[in-house]
Amino acid sequence: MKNNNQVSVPVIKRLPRYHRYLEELKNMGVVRISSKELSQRMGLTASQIRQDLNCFGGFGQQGYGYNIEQLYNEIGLILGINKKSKAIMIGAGNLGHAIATHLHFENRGFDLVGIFDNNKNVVGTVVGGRTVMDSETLEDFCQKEQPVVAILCIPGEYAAENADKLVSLGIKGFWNFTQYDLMHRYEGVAVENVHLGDSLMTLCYQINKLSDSDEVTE
Amino acid sequence: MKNNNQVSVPVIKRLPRYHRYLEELKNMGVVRISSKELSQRMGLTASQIRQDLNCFGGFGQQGYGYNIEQLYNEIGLILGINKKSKAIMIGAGNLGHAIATHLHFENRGFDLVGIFDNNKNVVGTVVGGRTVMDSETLEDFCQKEQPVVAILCIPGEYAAENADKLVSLGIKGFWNFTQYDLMHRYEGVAVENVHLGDSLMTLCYQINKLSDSDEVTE
DNA sequence: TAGATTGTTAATCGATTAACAATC
DNA sequence: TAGATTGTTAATCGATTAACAATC
Repeated sequence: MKNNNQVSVPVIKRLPRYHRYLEELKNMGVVRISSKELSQRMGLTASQIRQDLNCFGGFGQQGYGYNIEQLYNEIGLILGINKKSKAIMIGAGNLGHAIATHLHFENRGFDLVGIFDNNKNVVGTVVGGRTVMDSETLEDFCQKEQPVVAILCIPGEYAAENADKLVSLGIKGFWNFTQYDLMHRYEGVAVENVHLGDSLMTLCYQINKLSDSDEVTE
Repeated sequence: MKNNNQVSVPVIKRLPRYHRYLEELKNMGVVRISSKELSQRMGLTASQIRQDLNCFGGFGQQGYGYNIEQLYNEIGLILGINKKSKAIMIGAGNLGHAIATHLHFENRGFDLVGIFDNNKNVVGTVVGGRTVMDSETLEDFCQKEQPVVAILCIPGEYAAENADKLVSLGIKGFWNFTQYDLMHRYEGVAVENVHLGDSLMTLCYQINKLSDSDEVTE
């Protein structure tokens, strides 16, 4: 790897998508691909793909293109999905339940080692093969297991207090499903927000813009 | 509204966030705010806020700032959340279940009018107050109800065929939770992807970058 | 070797930030 | 009126695209 020092956010956000496309191609048995062909499949420019990849190193070969399996593995290494950081989930409601059962954490660099809830009716139930623990045991658990990431699936109004506590317990990153914004709150703590409500409103805008332009053209 | 003709995507993506912050301020009873103060709360520049808002009109007043309730309502209008487009959900598994019960569609411009699944064990069960219908009845339902948006909560391998069918039934937008990319597939169809796997991998990268830089500084 | 395609530098495009006159 | 803050134009910054020499 050349230099992952200051790679821009747009580049990083495209890496998982490259990874997905390469996995599909790999599974189809395709061995090599040029930046041009990949760009056509993905709806990007070939130039952008080459620029992106060359932030990390020269993985291609002139006249040949890229070896799919090699590039797939390299991007996995760049993302660090082989490391398996320990993650805990806070909140085992509908959303937490879905995420715990639906996502393949182990393919994406994480190991979900604990699920916590403060609702005594939920504590003890099994979610995605893991028994939900009482939030009161969180501190002891963190001291023992040292999880790195917390997945917040709690109502927005409890996000800040929970996050503060988790940072004090050593958490270095949040996958934040609450509508509360956590970024800019801590130094040296990674925050990945999933604001589903924002996403839905963006779709709302797009839909209404579509029907507006219909009216104009009709 | 001045001109929503060609507002850039980054601006649109920030609108729901403005809306959230303004809602919070409104609920706190704050009446007015300057772009400077809002920028500090949100971690943006005042300049950006004024630029963003002036894509749609001059909602502020020199020397005073912005009236919070008015601006909140204006942004709601720009997003079109008062329109209540009909939405259907395809797939009532864990994720669909969580989204149907967890999200306030009615506050975000949508009315979830039907949930469909092809698993006979799920059909007939009640999810978020709505009875899950058999996918076989989807076509009749669409002809009668004319939903505009489909929420895809199905495995990625069925995304393309389902989406094609839904477009033929009049669907004009997708909220796509599958890992399959739907953009660039149709003309005049809005697609909002929620790639949770990509998001998790991005977090993975950030976490590993943090620990890398620890090693360097230590 | 000839053709293909990369890696990389240069040019362009677009988004963000800064500055300031207008004005409440 | 004086102070504050907008709306808007200009300057800067960063990301994307284009071009092409290097080379497999």
